[in-house]
Amino acid sequence: MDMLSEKISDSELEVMRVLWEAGDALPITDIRRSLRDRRGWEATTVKTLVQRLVGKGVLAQEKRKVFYYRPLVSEREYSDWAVSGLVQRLFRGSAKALVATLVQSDGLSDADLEELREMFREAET
Amino acid sequence: MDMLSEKISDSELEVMRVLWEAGDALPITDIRRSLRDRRGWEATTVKTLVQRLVGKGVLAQEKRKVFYYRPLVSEREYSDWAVSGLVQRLFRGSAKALVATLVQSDGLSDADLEELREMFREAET
DNA sequence: GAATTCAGACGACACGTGTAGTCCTGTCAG
DNA sequence: CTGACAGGACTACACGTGTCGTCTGAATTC
Repeated sequence: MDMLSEKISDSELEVMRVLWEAGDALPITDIRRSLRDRRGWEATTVKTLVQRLVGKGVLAQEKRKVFYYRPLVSEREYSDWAVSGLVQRLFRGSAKALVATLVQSDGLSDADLEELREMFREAET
Repeated sequence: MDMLSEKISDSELEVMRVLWEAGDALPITDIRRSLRDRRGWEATTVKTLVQRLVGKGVLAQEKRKVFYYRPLVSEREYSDWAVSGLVQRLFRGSAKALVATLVQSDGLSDADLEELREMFREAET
């Protein structure tokens, strides 16, 4: 299920986010409206991004009266992929090193730390 | 200390890595040798990357007989910056969500989990 | 039925990135 | 001293990305 041979760029990611949040296929109009509001993008800009995503195989185009677009990659799949890429590039494959960085660079609140401890306890198989 | 307004690209990162590992300023020859071995890059390719890094302000050029190059950004600073960027883009600012992803997507071995638990205990202020 | 609007196709253009070549010049080996 | 080799400056070029425009035809509005 690695439809992720091709990267999703930052702007393209915004488009995906709209679709992921919607949780359902959307016509271009809806995507445009969202992104006009959020980012001030022109209609054609959005269309281009959508096209590129279709080209990359991460969006499906469904033909109805107008095209509807549906993500072929879930946010979860994408995050996993992106994180593991980062781990490879920056931490030589050590996910542990990544977490260590986070813990030490106080990107985490005390509340976060507590919840994470909880999480680890549960992950205890 | 955010000299990181400009991104470091993947290839450029390889150059930084060489310098970071060396722990000291290096002449171009040494950087070239490393990267020829590791990546098979031509001398000019390496020079271009180094130039771009100097342009981005993350490498300093020190004039001796030949130029020596020294990182102006530590690996640590860069990792922190990159991780927090990822957290923003993919996890809406929640570092916790990132860790959760890692834990749940078994990118972590049991040994890793154990060490992380340890780490959290220590981080308990 | 004419005018407005919007989807869809296609094109555009500047900037970043990956990767490398050429040319000049100084230095080191004979 | 002369030739080889390496450093440094400049150039190149294709591809990805961010952003948008035009044109055409269908649909919707009056």
